[in-house]
Amino acid sequence: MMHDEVVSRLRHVLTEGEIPPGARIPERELCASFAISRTPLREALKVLAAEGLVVLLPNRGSRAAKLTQKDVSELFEVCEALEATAGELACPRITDEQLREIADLQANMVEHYRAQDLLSYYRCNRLIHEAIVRAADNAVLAGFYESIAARIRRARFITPMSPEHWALAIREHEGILNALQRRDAGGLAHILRNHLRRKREEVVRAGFAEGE
Amino acid sequence: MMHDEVVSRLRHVLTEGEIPPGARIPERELCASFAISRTPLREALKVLAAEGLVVLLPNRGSRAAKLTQKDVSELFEVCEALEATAGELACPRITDEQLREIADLQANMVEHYRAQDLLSYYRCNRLIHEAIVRAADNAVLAGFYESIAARIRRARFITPMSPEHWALAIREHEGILNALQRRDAGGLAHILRNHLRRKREEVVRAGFAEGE
DNA sequence: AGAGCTATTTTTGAATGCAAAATAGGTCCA
DNA sequence: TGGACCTATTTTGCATTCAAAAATAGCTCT
Repeated sequence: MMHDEVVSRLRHVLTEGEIPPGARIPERELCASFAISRTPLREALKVLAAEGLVVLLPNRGSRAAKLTQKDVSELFEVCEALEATAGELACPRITDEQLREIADLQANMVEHYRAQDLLSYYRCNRLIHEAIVRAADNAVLAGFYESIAARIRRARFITPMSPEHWALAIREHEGILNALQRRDAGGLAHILRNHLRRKREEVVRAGFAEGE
Repeated sequence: MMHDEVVSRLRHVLTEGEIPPGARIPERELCASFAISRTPLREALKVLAAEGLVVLLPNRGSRAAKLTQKDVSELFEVCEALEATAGELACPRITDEQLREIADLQANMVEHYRAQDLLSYYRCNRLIHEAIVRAADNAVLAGFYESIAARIRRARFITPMSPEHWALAIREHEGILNALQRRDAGGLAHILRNHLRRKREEVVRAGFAEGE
């Protein structure tokens, strides 16, 4: 198995659930489940520790990182900056193909909203944000975004939304698509910033934090 | 030796010179010079590869990463966003102590400018930018900034400056300090963005790129 | 019975060993 | 002479092993 594959499989295990934040990372079991020895697994652990997904306790193993309130704030602050920048850069660079893709996702997302299907809604939502970042055509930005997104995914996509917030989010997304279509970089950055700021406030207000 | 220490020593070797971009990383020699075995060194290599400082060629070893023109553009684009964000966040958060520190660094920097001592100038310059990021009090932002700064350092602080650019940079830095003192977040973000954009144009124009 | 101490097991971090891949070197033939 | 092919050496990636640290269990003594 390729090194990067171990990293992404481990990242998946940590972000999409099977090991909750704060839990001990069972080196032994993971080695068995990935059918590799401890050496490559430990290499992946160090990489994810550098990313902030794992905390290494010297001589006492590694645990899935927990997000504190401060972590959530910091991650959202940076995420805001990155998404706004992505929007600005995407406006002059986005292709018609990519624009169509986002419009389709948006239509889909509205369908899911009508059906009150939160999970599918979030999936579309996430794909739209990722598509905008991709359209910015900046690999460094995309890498940072991916890293941040992995860490706040839980907080971002698990915090429940009030009906009003949901309706507002939908309107904001219409504004996002509109600004992209008009290639209004400044406007898009502004909307994205507000969109994320609102989400942060919502998450912080919900008191989302995984402990100390 | 601690794991993090190996990573930062290796990062130092890669950024402050002894292994030029594109060069093969001599695993053996580094093991000897750090007095460790290959296992911890390879862990550090993977971490730095994830950061973009090292490229791993499967079955063919690792090399110090080279910056292409595209890399330089991307790094500056993100650096711009991060520094502007740092400035915005720093305005309401910076302490008087930190403000004094930056004012001192600024005075120092102007001295070095007067003496036309480029190296000392760059050192102060770097310390000022780092101090602003620190004042933003956001560890995630600081981590990303450090990672970008490490990759771009050569391009940023080695590209020669024309007398006009240097004079302009000094004026811009006066504006930066002024905006900080007035706690003018929007103004500071604006100045920082322009400051970095100018630097990027300068570096790109100088054709700084380390190859493919 | 329970607190505290020691012995044993388990776990961690790093060195070593090993098989596979890549590289270098040399030989043979056109 | 030049180039294709084959072998020897080095290098790489990973599994294994080993020593030290931590956790656990089993004592002793009050």
